[in-house]
Amino acid sequence: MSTIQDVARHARVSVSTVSNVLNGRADRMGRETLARVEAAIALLGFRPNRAARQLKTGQAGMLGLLVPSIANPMYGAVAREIESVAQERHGLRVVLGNTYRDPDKEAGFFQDLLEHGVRGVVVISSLQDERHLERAVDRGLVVVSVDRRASPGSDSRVDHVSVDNAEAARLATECLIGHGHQRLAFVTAAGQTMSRSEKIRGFRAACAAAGLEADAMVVDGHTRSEYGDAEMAELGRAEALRLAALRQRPTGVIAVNDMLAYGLMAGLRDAGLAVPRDVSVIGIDGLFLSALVTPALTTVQLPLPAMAVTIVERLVGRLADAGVPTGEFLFQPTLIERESVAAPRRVGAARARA
Amino acid sequence: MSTIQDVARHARVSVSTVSNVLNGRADRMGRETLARVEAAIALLGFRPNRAARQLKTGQAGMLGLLVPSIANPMYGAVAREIESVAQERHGLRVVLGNTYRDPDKEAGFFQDLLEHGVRGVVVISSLQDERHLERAVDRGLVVVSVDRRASPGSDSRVDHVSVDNAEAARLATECLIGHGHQRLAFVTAAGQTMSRSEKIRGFRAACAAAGLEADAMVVDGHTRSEYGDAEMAELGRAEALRLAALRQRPTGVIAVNDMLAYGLMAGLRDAGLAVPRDVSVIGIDGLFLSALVTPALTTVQLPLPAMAVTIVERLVGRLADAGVPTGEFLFQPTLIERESVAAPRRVGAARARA
DNA sequence: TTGAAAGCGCTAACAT
DNA sequence: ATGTTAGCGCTTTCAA
Repeated sequence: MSTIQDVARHARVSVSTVSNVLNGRADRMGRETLARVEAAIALLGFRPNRAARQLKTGQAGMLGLLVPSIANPMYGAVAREIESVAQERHGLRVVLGNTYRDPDKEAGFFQDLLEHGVRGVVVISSLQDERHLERAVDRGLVVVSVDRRASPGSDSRVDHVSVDNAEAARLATECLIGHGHQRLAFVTAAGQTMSRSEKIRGFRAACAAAGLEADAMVVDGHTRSEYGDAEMAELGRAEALRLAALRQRPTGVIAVNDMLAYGLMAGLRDAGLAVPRDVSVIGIDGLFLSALVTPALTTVQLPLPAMAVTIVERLVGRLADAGVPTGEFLFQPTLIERESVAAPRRVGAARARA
Repeated sequence: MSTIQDVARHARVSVSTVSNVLNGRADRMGRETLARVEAAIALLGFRPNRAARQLKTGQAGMLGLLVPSIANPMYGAVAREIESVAQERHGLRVVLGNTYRDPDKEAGFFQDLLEHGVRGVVVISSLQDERHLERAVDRGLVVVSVDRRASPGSDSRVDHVSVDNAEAARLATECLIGHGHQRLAFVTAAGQTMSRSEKIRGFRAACAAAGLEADAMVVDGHTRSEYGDAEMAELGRAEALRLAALRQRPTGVIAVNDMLAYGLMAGLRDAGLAVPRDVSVIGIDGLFLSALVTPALTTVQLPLPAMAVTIVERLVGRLADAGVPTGEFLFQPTLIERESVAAPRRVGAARARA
C-alpha cells in the first residue's frame, strides 16, 4: 500500500499539497499541479490510511450497531436498513455487536467502540433502564436509541427513534374488534420492555373505546433468563397452550411482535386449534416472513427504511455538531391484513356466555 | 480520554515502561514500578487508543463479514455465530457488509476494509466465481470463503469452510425415499450457485441409488435480478404453483434451503395442496424458524457453531502467520425430522401410473 | 530496570 | 501556489 509520501514524490509536490487534494482543497493549487497529483494517485492506486487520518481527526468512519441478537429476523431487518443507509448515504461502515441481553456485553461493546475511536452508536437495547446509555454519553459516545421512548420527564442526552407503539397496538386491536372479536388477549414477554408498556396502553385504549375492558386480558409471559433466538417464539408457543386451555378462551389475540405470533400459532396448532377459524392472531413488526407462514400473518408494519434514515442522520448530525439537541422521533405503523384474522365463530353465543 | 503519556506522568515512569506493561512485558521492570503503573492506569481509567496502536502494528482488532443480506435469517444465524466466536474467543469486533449480490458493493467492502486496516474477512458470497477473492488476497486481505467449495484443481489462496452439501442433499433425498416417495423434485434457484451443484449431485446420487433417476427432476427457478430478502421464498412460491399444475406431480420435494422451502409450502397451500398430505417438503439449513412454521419443517441442519469456530480460527491463524497454507474444511450435516414429510398417498397407484 | 527517540501515515497551521 | 513541520497516541529499538 502506497502512502501520501509516495504520491507526493511521484507528483513532485509536498505531502500537504496531496493532502489538500484529498480533502477537497483543490482550489489552493494550480491546474497543472492538481492534474499531476491526481495522476500519481491513480497510478499508485493510492488510498489514504484511515487509521492515520483518524489519529489526526478523531473520525473513525464507522458506526456501532448493538442488537440483542442478529439471528432474530427483526434485528436482521433493522440492521440491513441501517447498514445500507450508513454506507450508501454517508460512506460509513458498521461494527456489529450482539448483547444477548447481557449488560456486560453491552458495556464491553461501548468500551471497544471507544478504544477503536468509533464515536457513534445505534442501540437496540433490551435492557430495562437507560442509565447505561447516559453513561456511554458521558464517556464520549453519541447514541441513538431505537424502539424505546425517552423516559418521560427526563431530558435525555440520547436520541430516541421509535414507532408509535400505542398506535400499533391500537391498530391491531381495532382490526380484531372490527372483525367482530370481543374477547381479546394481548400477549407479551415480561421484563422485555422494548416498547411493551406503550403497546399495552394502546391495547387497553382500543378495548375501552369499544366497551370491551372486561374481556381484555394481558398475558405477561415469563421466559427463562438465558437468551435464545427462538426464545420469543417458544414463549408464544407456551402461552398459546395456556390460552387454549382457558374456559373463557379469547377469540382474538395480539402478539407483542411477529416472532411471538409465530410461536402462538404453532402452539395453538399443537393444542388442536385452527387459526383463524378458532382463534385469530395478529402480530406487530411486519417481517417479510409473516407473508410466508401458514396462515399468512396479519400484522402491523413498521416503516423501517424511513426509521433507518432518521437514525443514521441523527447520528451523523450530532457527530458533526455536538450542540444539536437530542430529540424523540415517532413513526407511524400501518396495518397489513392477511389471513390470520377472521370473524370469530358463533359471535352471539360467545357474547351470551360472557 | 487519557493517553499513555498521562499514565507515564502519573506513575512517574517513561511511556515505554507503560507500553511494556500494556504489552505483557511486566518482567522487564521492578515490582514496585509495575504496581505504580497499574495504579495509574486504574486511576485514570486508561485504555490504549487502537488507531494509534494500529498505525504502529498494523493490527486493527477487527474482522470483516460480508453477507448477501443480513435480513436473510440464514445469514443472520451465521453472523451471530461468527460475531460471538470472534468477540469472545479472540477479542475481535466485526464490521458487517451487505452485498445484495452486487459485485461493486463487494469490491467496495474490500476496499474499505483495506483503508481501515482490517485485514481479515469472512465472505459468504453469492458471486459466481471467486476471482474477485483472489484479487482481494493480492491486495493484502486474508479471506475465508464460507459455503463454497474450492474450485477443483485450482489451489486457492483463500480458505473454504463449508458443509458437505452433497451429503446434505443425500440425507434429504433419502429421508423422502425412506418415507416411500418415488417421484421427487429438487428445487433450487438458478444462478445462485452457493453450493447448488453439489446439492444437485447429492440428490441425483441418492435417486440413482434407489433406482429413481427417471422420476427425479431438478427445477432451476429463475428469479428477478434485483435482490430482495424474500426473493428466495417468492421463488419457492412461484415454483410450487408450477409443480402443483404438473400432470405427474412429484410427491416429495427437496428445497435447496429452508427459505425456499417456506415459499414452497406457501405456494403449495395457495394451490390447494396440503403438506405433507399431498406433497412432502424438506429443507436444508436448519433455521430455528423451521420448527415454528406450519407444518414444522423437516430439514437438514448445518453445524453453524462448529463452522464459526473454524472460520474465525483460520482467519486469526493466517493473520498471525501468512505462511499457513489455505485449506478446505468440510462439516457434516444432520437430518431433523419434523412434520413436513410423511408417506405419499396411494403409493401403489402413483407407481402404476408412472 | 528504565528511558529517549524515531517513526507509523496523515492533517493543518504556519511559512514562504 | 506550494512547502515545512508539529503533532495525533502508540510501539519498539537502542542506550544508559
